[in-house]
Amino acid sequence: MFRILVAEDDANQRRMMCAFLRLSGYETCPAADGAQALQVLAECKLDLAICDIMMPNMDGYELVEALRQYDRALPILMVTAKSEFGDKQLAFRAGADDYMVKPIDLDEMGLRVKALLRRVGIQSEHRIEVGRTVLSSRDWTLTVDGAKRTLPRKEFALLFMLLSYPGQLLTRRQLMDEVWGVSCETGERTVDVHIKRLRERLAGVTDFSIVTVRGLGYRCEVDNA
Amino acid sequence: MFRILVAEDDANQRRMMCAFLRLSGYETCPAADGAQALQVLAECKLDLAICDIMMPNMDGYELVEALRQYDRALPILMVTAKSEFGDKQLAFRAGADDYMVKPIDLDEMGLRVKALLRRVGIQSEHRIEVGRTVLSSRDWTLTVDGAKRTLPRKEFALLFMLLSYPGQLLTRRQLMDEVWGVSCETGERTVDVHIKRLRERLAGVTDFSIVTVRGLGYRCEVDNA
DNA sequence: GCGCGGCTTCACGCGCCCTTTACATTCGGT
DNA sequence: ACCGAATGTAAAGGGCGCGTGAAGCCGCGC
Repeated sequence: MFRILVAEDDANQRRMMCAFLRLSGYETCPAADGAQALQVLAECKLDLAICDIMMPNMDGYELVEALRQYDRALPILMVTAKSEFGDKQLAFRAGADDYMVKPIDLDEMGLRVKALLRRVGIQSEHRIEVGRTVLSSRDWTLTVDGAKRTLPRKEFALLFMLLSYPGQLLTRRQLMDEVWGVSCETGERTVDVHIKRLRERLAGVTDFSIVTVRGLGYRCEVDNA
Repeated sequence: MFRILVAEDDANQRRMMCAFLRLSGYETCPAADGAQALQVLAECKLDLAICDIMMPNMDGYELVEALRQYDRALPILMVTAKSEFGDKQLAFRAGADDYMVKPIDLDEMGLRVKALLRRVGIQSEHRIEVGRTVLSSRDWTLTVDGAKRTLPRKEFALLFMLLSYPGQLLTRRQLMDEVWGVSCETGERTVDVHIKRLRERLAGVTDFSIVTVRGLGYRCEVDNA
Protein backbone atom coordinates (compact mmCIF):
# COMPACT_ATOMS: atom_id res chain seq x y z
CA MET A 1 0.00 0.00 0.00
CA PHE A 2 1.38 3.39 -1.00
CA ARG A 3 0.95 6.40 1.26
CA ILE A 4 0.44 9.77 -0.42
CA LEU A 5 0.74 13.23 1.11
CA VAL A 6 -1.83 15.69 -0.28
CA ALA A 7 -0.81 19.27 0.54
CA GLU A 8 -3.58 21.57 -0.69
CA ASP A 9 -5.11 24.54 1.13
CA ASP A 10 -8.53 24.47 -0.51
CA ALA A 11 -10.45 22.06 1.75
CA ASN A 12 -12.93 21.06 -0.92
CA GLN A 13 -10.28 20.38 -3.49
CA ARG A 14 -8.22 18.45 -0.94
CA ARG A 15 -11.14 16.24 0.03
CA MET A 16 -11.85 15.43 -3.60
CA MET A 17 -8.28 14.52 -4.34
CA CYS A 18 -8.01 12.33 -1.26
CA ALA A 19 -11.28 10.61 -1.99
CA PHE A 20 -10.21 9.85 -5.52
CA LEU A 21 -6.84 8.53 -4.43
CA ARG A 22 -8.40 6.32 -1.74
CA LEU A 23 -10.81 4.94 -4.31
CA SER A 24 -7.76 4.15 -6.45
CA GLY A 25 -6.32 2.13 -3.60
CA TYR A 26 -3.92 4.57 -2.00
CA GLU A 27 -3.61 5.69 1.60
CA THR A 28 -3.83 9.48 1.93
CA CYS A 29 -2.38 12.02 4.37
CA PRO A 30 -4.10 15.40 3.93
CA ALA A 31 -2.37 18.66 4.88
CA ALA A 32 -3.80 22.19 4.63
CA ASP A 33 -0.46 23.97 4.42
CA GLY A 34 3.27 23.48 4.42
CA ALA A 35 3.55 23.38 8.20
CA GLN A 36 1.01 20.57 8.46
CA ALA A 37 2.75 18.78 5.64
CA LEU A 38 6.04 18.79 7.52
CA GLN A 39 4.25 17.47 10.57
CA VAL A 40 2.87 14.58 8.53
CA LEU A 41 6.30 13.99 7.09
CA ALA A 42 7.77 13.61 10.55
CA GLU A 43 5.11 11.16 11.63
CA CYS A 44 4.96 8.62 8.87
CA LYS A 45 6.83 7.27 5.92
CA LEU A 46 5.56 8.64 2.63
CA ASP A 47 5.75 7.14 -0.84
CA LEU A 48 4.72 10.22 -2.81
CA ALA A 49 3.79 13.86 -2.25
CA ILE A 50 1.31 16.04 -4.11
CA CYS A 51 1.93 19.72 -3.36
CA ASP A 52 0.03 22.83 -4.34
CA ILE A 53 2.28 25.74 -5.14
CA MET A 54 0.09 28.42 -3.59
CA MET A 55 -0.40 27.74 0.08
CA PRO A 56 -0.45 29.84 3.24
CA ASN A 57 2.34 29.67 5.85
CA MET A 58 4.79 27.89 3.61
CA ASP A 59 4.46 27.88 -0.14
CA GLY A 60 5.02 24.91 -2.39
CA TYR A 61 8.58 25.72 -3.35
CA GLU A 62 9.74 25.84 0.24
CA LEU A 63 7.82 22.70 1.02
CA VAL A 64 9.36 20.83 -1.90
CA GLU A 65 12.81 21.82 -0.78
CA ALA A 66 12.06 20.70 2.75
CA LEU A 67 10.69 17.40 1.48
CA ARG A 68 13.76 16.91 -0.68
CA GLN A 69 16.03 17.57 2.24
CA TYR A 70 14.24 14.96 4.27
CA ASP A 71 13.96 12.29 1.61
CA ARG A 72 15.91 12.76 -1.59
CA ALA A 73 14.12 9.98 -3.38
CA LEU A 74 10.53 10.96 -2.58
CA PRO A 75 8.56 11.47 -5.80
CA ILE A 76 6.91 14.89 -5.77
CA LEU A 77 3.99 15.92 -7.95
CA MET A 78 3.50 19.68 -8.06
CA VAL A 79 0.19 21.42 -8.66
CA THR A 80 0.33 24.90 -10.15
CA ALA A 81 -2.52 27.29 -10.82
CA LYS A 82 -0.78 29.07 -13.67
CA SER A 83 0.30 27.36 -16.79
CA GLU A 84 3.15 29.74 -17.52
CA PHE A 85 6.39 28.19 -18.51
CA GLY A 86 8.25 29.99 -15.75
CA ASP A 87 6.26 28.15 -13.16
CA LYS A 88 7.06 24.78 -14.59
CA GLN A 89 10.70 25.72 -14.67
CA LEU A 90 10.54 26.82 -11.05
CA ALA A 91 8.74 23.68 -10.01
CA PHE A 92 11.32 21.42 -11.59
CA ARG A 93 14.18 23.51 -10.29
CA ALA A 94 12.75 23.22 -6.81
CA GLY A 95 12.97 19.46 -7.17
CA ALA A 96 9.56 18.32 -8.36
CA ASP A 97 9.41 15.15 -10.45
CA ASP A 98 6.27 16.12 -12.30
CA TYR A 99 3.62 18.83 -12.28
CA MET A 100 -0.03 19.41 -13.07
CA VAL A 101 -1.90 22.57 -13.99
CA LYS A 102 -5.16 23.54 -12.30
CA PRO A 103 -7.98 22.81 -12.74
CA ILE A 104 -7.00 19.29 -11.95
CA ASP A 105 -8.33 16.36 -13.90
CA LEU A 106 -8.56 13.57 -11.35
CA ASP A 107 -7.99 10.88 -13.95
CA GLU A 108 -4.88 12.66 -15.09
CA MET A 109 -3.69 12.92 -11.52
CA GLY A 110 -4.20 9.20 -11.12
CA LEU A 111 -2.08 8.55 -14.17
CA ARG A 112 0.72 10.78 -13.02
CA VAL A 113 0.71 9.24 -9.58
CA LYS A 114 0.78 5.80 -11.11
CA ALA A 115 3.63 6.74 -13.44
CA LEU A 116 5.70 8.28 -10.67
CA LEU A 117 5.19 5.35 -8.37
CA ARG A 118 6.04 2.97 -11.14
CA ARG A 119 9.23 4.84 -11.78
CA VAL A 120 10.40 4.44 -8.23
CA GLY A 121 8.77 1.03 -8.19
CA ILE A 122 11.62 -0.21 -10.31
CA GLN A 123 13.73 0.73 -7.36
CA SER A 124 11.32 -0.69 -4.83
CA GLU A 125 13.71 -3.54 -4.50
CA HIS A 126 16.25 -2.18 -2.10
CA ARG A 127 18.83 -4.89 -2.43
CA ILE A 128 20.71 -6.42 -5.31
CA GLU A 129 23.03 -9.35 -4.90
CA VAL A 130 25.46 -10.51 -7.55
CA GLY A 131 27.94 -13.13 -6.54
CA ARG A 132 29.89 -11.82 -3.59
CA THR A 133 28.68 -8.27 -4.20
CA VAL A 134 25.69 -6.69 -2.48
CA LEU A 135 24.08 -3.33 -3.22
CA SER A 136 21.77 -1.68 -0.71
CA SER A 137 19.85 1.37 -1.91
CA ARG A 138 18.86 2.33 1.63
CA ASP A 139 22.28 3.70 2.47
CA TRP A 140 23.93 3.61 -0.96
CA THR A 141 26.40 0.99 0.13
CA LEU A 142 28.37 -1.53 -1.84
CA THR A 143 29.50 -4.61 0.02
CA VAL A 144 32.13 -6.88 -1.47
CA ASP A 145 33.12 -9.94 0.54
CA GLY A 146 31.86 -8.26 3.68
CA ALA A 147 33.77 -5.05 3.08
CA LYS A 148 31.17 -2.31 3.06
CA ARG A 149 31.64 1.15 1.64
CA THR A 150 29.33 4.00 0.72
CA LEU A 151 29.17 5.25 -2.85
CA PRO A 152 28.32 8.79 -3.98
CA ARG A 153 24.65 9.12 -4.73
CA LYS A 154 24.72 9.35 -8.53
CA GLU A 155 27.32 6.67 -8.92
CA PHE A 156 25.30 4.37 -6.73
CA ALA A 157 22.09 5.09 -8.62
CA LEU A 158 23.82 4.40 -11.92
CA LEU A 159 25.26 1.12 -10.76
CA PHE A 160 21.96 0.15 -9.21
CA MET A 161 20.08 0.70 -12.45
CA LEU A 162 22.69 -1.11 -14.50
CA LEU A 163 22.51 -4.10 -12.20
CA SER A 164 18.71 -3.95 -12.20
CA TYR A 165 18.81 -4.91 -15.86
CA PRO A 166 21.81 -7.22 -16.13
CA GLY A 167 22.91 -8.00 -19.66
CA GLN A 168 20.52 -5.43 -21.08
CA LEU A 169 21.62 -2.33 -22.88
CA LEU A 170 20.81 1.00 -21.25
CA THR A 171 21.24 4.19 -23.24
CA ARG A 172 22.61 7.32 -21.62
CA ARG A 173 19.15 8.80 -22.04
CA GLN A 174 17.52 5.93 -20.17
CA LEU A 175 20.08 6.13 -17.40
CA MET A 176 19.64 9.89 -17.08
CA ASP A 177 15.84 9.72 -17.14
CA GLU A 178 15.98 7.33 -14.23
CA VAL A 179 18.88 8.67 -12.19
CA TRP A 180 18.71 12.39 -12.90
CA GLY A 181 14.98 12.63 -13.74
CA VAL A 182 13.19 13.01 -17.07
CA SER A 183 13.40 16.79 -17.21
CA CYS A 184 17.08 17.18 -16.58
CA GLU A 185 19.34 19.21 -18.79
CA THR A 186 22.68 17.88 -17.72
CA GLY A 187 24.93 16.85 -20.58
CA GLU A 188 24.95 13.16 -21.38
CA ARG A 189 28.73 13.06 -21.24
CA THR A 190 28.41 13.35 -17.48
CA VAL A 191 27.31 9.74 -17.47
CA ASP A 192 30.69 8.76 -18.89
CA VAL A 193 32.55 10.42 -16.06
CA HIS A 194 30.47 8.65 -13.45
CA ILE A 195 30.95 5.35 -15.24
CA LYS A 196 34.69 5.92 -15.22
CA ARG A 197 34.71 6.54 -11.46
CA LEU A 198 32.51 3.50 -10.94
CA ARG A 199 34.94 1.35 -12.89
CA GLU A 200 37.78 2.62 -10.77
CA ARG A 201 35.91 1.79 -7.60
CA LEU A 202 34.92 -1.62 -8.93
CA ALA A 203 38.50 -2.50 -9.80
CA GLY A 204 38.56 -5.40 -7.37
CA VAL A 205 35.07 -6.68 -8.18
CA THR A 206 34.99 -9.71 -10.44
CA ASP A 207 31.30 -10.57 -10.21
CA PHE A 208 30.31 -8.27 -13.04
CA SER A 209 31.63 -5.56 -15.33
CA ILE A 210 30.29 -2.48 -17.04
CA VAL A 211 30.59 -2.81 -20.80
CA THR A 212 30.52 0.11 -23.22
CA VAL A 213 28.35 -0.32 -26.29
CA ARG A 214 29.77 2.17 -28.71
CA GLY A 215 27.18 4.57 -30.04
CA LEU A 216 24.45 3.32 -27.73
CA GLY A 217 25.24 3.27 -24.04
CA TYR A 218 26.29 0.84 -21.35
CA ARG A 219 25.48 -2.69 -20.33
CA CYS A 220 26.24 -4.64 -17.20
CA GLU A 221 27.66 -8.07 -17.83
CA VAL A 222 27.50 -10.63 -15.06
CA ASP A 223 30.50 -12.91 -15.00
CA ASN A 224 29.22 -16.29 -13.94
CA ALA A 225 32.73 -17.65 -13.86
CA MET B 1 16.06 -0.65 -32.01
CA PHE B 2 12.57 0.45 -33.00
CA ARG B 3 12.01 4.09 -33.70
CA ILE B 4 8.64 5.57 -32.77
CA LEU B 5 7.20 8.91 -33.81
CA VAL B 6 5.25 10.60 -31.03
CA ALA B 7 3.10 13.38 -32.47
CA GLU B 8 1.40 15.10 -29.57
CA ASP B 9 1.02 18.84 -28.99
CA ASP B 10 0.86 18.76 -25.20
CA ALA B 11 4.52 18.96 -24.21
CA ASN B 12 4.09 17.27 -20.88
CA GLN B 13 2.03 14.43 -22.26
CA ARG B 14 4.55 14.02 -25.05
CA ARG B 15 7.44 13.89 -22.62
CA MET B 16 5.73 11.29 -20.50
CA MET B 17 4.95 9.13 -23.50
CA CYS B 18 8.49 9.41 -24.82
CA ALA B 19 10.04 8.71 -21.46
CA PHE B 20 7.91 5.63 -21.02
CA LEU B 21 8.70 4.37 -24.50
CA ARG B 22 12.40 4.92 -24.04
CA LEU B 23 12.32 3.00 -20.80
CA SER B 24 10.65 0.22 -22.72
CA GLY B 25 13.61 0.15 -25.06
CA TYR B 26 12.34 2.16 -27.98
CA GLU B 27 13.89 5.12 -29.69
CA THR B 28 11.55 8.12 -29.79
CA CYS B 29 11.09 11.01 -32.21
CA PRO B 30 8.91 13.68 -30.59
CA ALA B 31 6.88 16.09 -32.71
CA ALA B 32 4.68 18.92 -31.46
CA ASP B 33 2.46 19.10 -34.54
CA GLY B 34 1.83 17.58 -37.94
CA ALA B 35 4.42 19.73 -39.67
CA GLN B 36 7.16 18.64 -37.29
CA ALA B 37 6.02 15.07 -37.68
CA LEU B 38 6.46 15.22 -41.45
CA GLN B 39 9.89 16.69 -40.95
CA VAL B 40 10.84 13.77 -38.73
CA LEU B 41 9.37 11.42 -41.28
CA ALA B 42 11.63 12.84 -43.97
CA GLU B 43 14.71 12.55 -41.85
CA CYS B 44 14.63 9.06 -40.48
CA LYS B 45 13.07 5.69 -40.92
CA LEU B 46 10.18 5.05 -38.55
CA ASP B 47 8.80 1.79 -37.25
CA LEU B 48 5.61 3.12 -35.71
CA ALA B 49 3.72 6.37 -35.26
CA ILE B 50 1.60 7.57 -32.36
CA CYS B 51 -0.55 10.53 -33.38
CA ASP B 52 -2.85 12.75 -31.43
CA ILE B 53 -6.00 13.70 -33.34
CA MET B 54 -6.18 17.26 -32.11
CA MET B 55 -3.07 19.17 -33.07
CA PRO B 56 -2.31 22.65 -34.39
CA ASN B 57 -1.14 23.28 -38.00
CA MET B 58 -2.11 19.85 -39.25
CA ASP B 59 -4.61 17.66 -37.48
CA GLY B 60 -4.23 13.95 -36.90
CA TYR B 61 -6.38 12.87 -39.83
CA GLU B 62 -4.32 14.77 -42.36
CA LEU B 63 -1.14 13.54 -40.73
CA VAL B 64 -2.24 9.93 -40.88
CA GLU B 65 -3.03 10.26 -44.56
CA ALA B 66 0.36 11.84 -45.19
CA LEU B 67 2.09 9.07 -43.26
CA ARG B 68 0.17 6.45 -45.21
CA GLN B 69 1.12 8.01 -48.48
CA TYR B 70 4.76 7.85 -47.50
CA ASP B 71 4.76 4.38 -46.02
CA ARG B 72 1.77 2.10 -46.50
CA ALA B 73 2.98 -0.41 -43.96
CA LEU B 74 3.75 1.97 -41.13
CA PRO B 75 1.71 0.99 -38.05
CA ILE B 76 -0.20 4.00 -36.74
CA LEU B 77 -1.63 4.31 -33.26
CA MET B 78 -4.15 7.11 -32.93
CA VAL B 79 -4.89 9.02 -29.77
CA THR B 80 -8.30 10.61 -29.48
CA ALA B 81 -9.62 12.85 -26.73
CA LYS B 82 -13.24 11.93 -27.27
CA SER B 83 -14.59 8.46 -26.93
CA GLU B 84 -17.41 8.93 -29.41
CA PHE B 85 -17.89 6.21 -31.92
CA GLY B 86 -17.72 8.63 -34.80
CA ASP B 87 -14.17 9.49 -33.97
CA LYS B 88 -13.09 5.89 -33.97
CA GLN B 89 -14.76 5.46 -37.31
CA LEU B 90 -12.90 8.43 -38.70
CA ALA B 91 -9.61 7.32 -37.27
CA PHE B 92 -9.85 3.89 -38.84
CA ARG B 93 -11.11 5.32 -42.12
CA ALA B 94 -8.09 7.62 -42.19
CA GLY B 95 -5.84 4.61 -41.97
CA ALA B 96 -5.01 4.14 -38.29
CA ASP B 97 -4.22 0.61 -37.15
CA ASP B 98 -5.34 1.11 -33.60
CA TYR B 99 -6.56 3.87 -31.34
CA MET B 100 -6.53 4.89 -27.70
CA VAL B 101 -8.81 7.20 -25.76
CA LYS B 102 -7.43 9.92 -23.51
CA PRO B 103 -6.44 9.96 -20.74
CA ILE B 104 -3.74 7.57 -21.81
CA ASP B 105 -2.67 4.68 -19.66
CA LEU B 106 1.02 4.27 -20.38
CA ASP B 107 1.01 0.56 -19.68
CA GLU B 108 -1.84 0.14 -22.13
CA MET B 109 0.06 2.18 -24.67
CA GLY B 110 3.06 -0.10 -24.25
CA LEU B 111 0.89 -3.15 -24.88
CA ARG B 112 -0.69 -1.70 -28.00
CA VAL B 113 2.68 -0.64 -29.38
CA LYS B 114 4.07 -4.10 -28.81
CA ALA B 115 1.01 -5.71 -30.37
CA LEU B 116 1.17 -3.47 -33.43
CA LEU B 117 4.85 -4.10 -33.94
CA ARG B 118 4.30 -7.82 -33.70
CA ARG B 119 1.37 -7.64 -36.07
CA VAL B 120 3.45 -6.05 -38.80
CA GLY B 121 5.65 -9.06 -38.65
CA ILE B 122 8.60 -7.66 -36.84
CA GLN B 123 8.97 -9.31 -33.49
CA SER B 124 8.79 -6.78 -30.74
CA GLU B 125 11.83 -8.38 -29.22
CA HIS B 126 13.70 -7.46 -32.35
CA ARG B 127 15.44 -10.77 -32.39
CA ILE B 128 16.45 -13.04 -35.18
CA GLU B 129 17.34 -16.59 -34.38
CA VAL B 130 19.02 -18.93 -36.81
CA GLY B 131 20.20 -22.20 -35.43
CA ARG B 132 22.62 -21.48 -32.62
CA THR B 133 22.96 -17.84 -33.66
CA VAL B 134 20.92 -14.99 -32.21
CA LEU B 135 20.82 -11.38 -33.36
CA SER B 136 19.49 -8.70 -31.04
CA SER B 137 19.00 -5.27 -32.56
CA ARG B 138 18.50 -3.74 -29.13
CA ASP B 139 22.22 -3.61 -28.52
CA TRP B 140 23.61 -4.79 -31.85
CA THR B 141 24.79 -8.07 -30.43
CA LEU B 142 25.49 -11.35 -32.08
CA THR B 143 25.29 -14.37 -29.84
CA VAL B 144 26.72 -17.67 -30.99
CA ASP B 145 26.35 -20.60 -28.63
CA GLY B 146 25.92 -18.19 -25.74
CA ALA B 147 29.01 -16.14 -26.59
CA LYS B 148 27.79 -12.59 -26.96
CA ARG B 149 29.62 -9.85 -28.78
CA THR B 150 28.68 -6.43 -30.08
CA LEU B 151 29.02 -5.64 -33.76
CA PRO B 152 29.70 -2.24 -35.31
CA ARG B 153 26.49 -0.47 -36.22
CA LYS B 154 26.56 -0.75 -40.00
CA GLU B 155 27.77 -4.29 -40.04
CA PHE B 156 25.04 -5.29 -37.64
CA ALA B 157 22.38 -3.49 -39.64
CA LEU B 158 23.55 -5.18 -42.81
CA LEU B 159 23.54 -8.62 -41.28
CA PHE B 160 20.18 -7.98 -39.69
CA MET B 161 18.63 -7.03 -42.99
CA LEU B 162 20.18 -9.97 -44.81
CA LEU B 163 18.86 -12.36 -42.19
CA SER B 164 15.45 -10.66 -42.25
CA TYR B 165 15.02 -11.94 -45.80
CA PRO B 166 16.80 -15.28 -45.77
CA GLY B 167 17.39 -16.79 -49.19
CA GLN B 168 16.22 -13.62 -50.89
CA LEU B 169 18.42 -11.46 -53.04
CA LEU B 170 19.11 -7.94 -51.79
CA THR B 171 20.73 -5.41 -54.10
CA ARG B 172 23.32 -3.00 -52.81
CA ARG B 173 20.81 -0.24 -53.41
CA GLN B 174 18.22 -1.97 -51.23
CA LEU B 175 20.73 -2.59 -48.49
CA MET B 176 21.93 0.99 -48.55
CA ASP B 177 18.42 2.44 -48.60
CA GLU B 178 17.66 0.50 -45.45
CA VAL B 179 20.93 0.76 -43.58
CA TRP B 180 22.31 4.10 -44.71
CA GLY B 181 19.03 5.84 -45.51
CA VAL B 182 17.34 6.62 -48.80
CA SER B 183 19.13 9.87 -49.47
CA CYS B 184 22.69 8.75 -48.92
CA GLU B 185 25.53 9.40 -51.28
CA THR B 186 28.03 6.88 -50.03
CA GLY B 187 29.58 4.72 -52.72
CA GLU B 188 28.06 1.28 -53.16
CA ARG B 189 31.44 -0.36 -52.91
CA THR B 190 31.37 0.41 -49.21
CA VAL B 191 28.85 -2.40 -48.87
CA ASP B 192 31.42 -4.85 -50.16
CA VAL B 193 33.90 -3.85 -47.51
CA HIS B 194 31.38 -4.31 -44.74
CA ILE B 195 30.36 -7.67 -46.15
CA LYS B 196 33.97 -8.75 -46.13
CA ARG B 197 34.37 -7.78 -42.47
CA LEU B 198 31.14 -9.54 -41.64
CA ARG B 199 32.37 -12.72 -43.28
CA GLU B 200 35.55 -12.53 -41.23
CA ARG B 201 33.59 -12.14 -38.03
CA LEU B 202 31.23 -14.95 -38.96
CA ALA B 203 34.10 -17.33 -39.62
CA GLY B 204 32.99 -19.72 -36.87
CA VAL B 205 29.29 -19.51 -37.65
CA THR B 206 27.89 -22.43 -39.59
CA ASP B 207 24.21 -21.63 -39.34
CA PHE B 208 24.19 -19.45 -42.44
CA SER B 209 26.45 -17.78 -44.96
CA ILE B 210 26.46 -14.63 -47.05
CA VAL B 211 26.48 -15.45 -50.76
CA THR B 212 27.49 -13.04 -53.50
CA VAL B 213 25.16 -12.79 -56.48
CA ARG B 214 27.39 -11.44 -59.16
CA GLY B 215 26.14 -8.27 -60.78
CA LEU B 216 23.19 -7.99 -58.42
CA GLY B 217 23.96 -8.02 -54.73
CA TYR B 218 24.02 -10.39 -51.79
CA ARG B 219 21.88 -13.12 -50.36
CA CYS B 220 21.85 -14.90 -47.04
CA GLU B 221 21.73 -18.67 -47.26
CA VAL B 222 20.56 -20.62 -44.24
CA ASP B 223 22.32 -23.92 -43.80
CA ASN B 224 19.80 -26.28 -42.31
CA ALA B 225 22.42 -28.96 -42.01
C1' DG C 1 37.70 31.29 6.82
C1' DC C 2 39.46 26.85 4.83
C1' DG C 3 39.36 22.27 3.14
C1' DC C 4 36.93 18.48 1.16
C1' DG C 5 33.92 15.56 -1.38
C1' DG C 6 30.58 15.27 -4.93
C1' DC C 7 28.88 16.84 -9.39
C1' DT C 8 29.53 18.89 -13.83
C1' DT C 9 31.99 20.57 -17.65
C1' DC C 10 35.76 20.86 -20.80
C1' DA C 11 39.81 19.76 -23.55
C1' DC C 12 42.76 16.44 -25.30
C1' DG C 13 43.91 12.23 -27.38
C1' DC C 14 43.42 7.45 -28.40
C1' DG C 15 41.25 4.06 -30.92
C1' DC C 16 37.34 2.22 -33.31
C1' DC C 17 34.41 2.73 -37.39
C1' DC C 18 33.50 4.16 -41.72
C1' DT C 19 34.78 5.37 -46.18
C1' DT C 20 37.69 5.68 -49.96
C1' DT C 21 41.08 4.14 -52.95
C1' DA C 22 44.21 1.09 -55.16
C1' DC C 23 45.36 -3.30 -56.38
C1' DA C 24 44.52 -8.34 -56.71
C1' DT C 25 41.40 -11.83 -57.95
C1' DT C 26 37.52 -14.07 -59.81
C1' DC C 27 33.84 -14.62 -63.00
C1' DG C 28 31.38 -14.69 -67.47
C1' DG C 29 31.35 -14.25 -72.13
C1' DT C 30 33.66 -14.73 -76.42
C1' DA D 1 42.56 -18.67 -72.81
C1' DC D 2 41.74 -13.81 -72.94
C1' DC D 3 39.47 -9.53 -71.57
C1' DG D 4 36.53 -6.53 -69.20
C1' DA D 5 33.65 -6.09 -65.46
C1' DA D 6 32.55 -7.15 -60.91
C1' DT D 7 34.10 -8.41 -56.52
C1' DG D 8 37.66 -9.53 -52.82
C1' DT D 9 41.31 -7.60 -50.14
C1' DA D 10 44.31 -4.50 -47.87
C1' DA D 11 45.58 -0.21 -46.25
C1' DA D 12 45.19 4.56 -45.38
C1' DG D 13 42.88 8.59 -43.73
C1' DG D 14 39.35 11.09 -41.39
C1' DG D 15 35.58 11.46 -38.28
C1' DC D 16 33.91 10.89 -33.98
C1' DG D 17 32.65 8.48 -29.77
C1' DC D 18 34.55 7.65 -25.54
C1' DG D 19 38.18 7.51 -21.76
C1' DT D 20 40.80 10.40 -19.05
C1' DG D 21 42.64 14.08 -16.33
C1' DA D 22 41.89 18.50 -14.56
C1' DA D 23 39.50 22.53 -13.33
C1' DG D 24 35.44 24.96 -11.51
C1' DC D 25 31.37 25.11 -8.69
C1' DC D 26 28.62 24.20 -4.75
C1' DG D 27 27.37 22.62 -0.26
C1' DC D 28 29.00 20.93 3.99
C1' DG D 29 31.77 20.30 8.05
C1' DC D 30 35.93 21.52 10.53
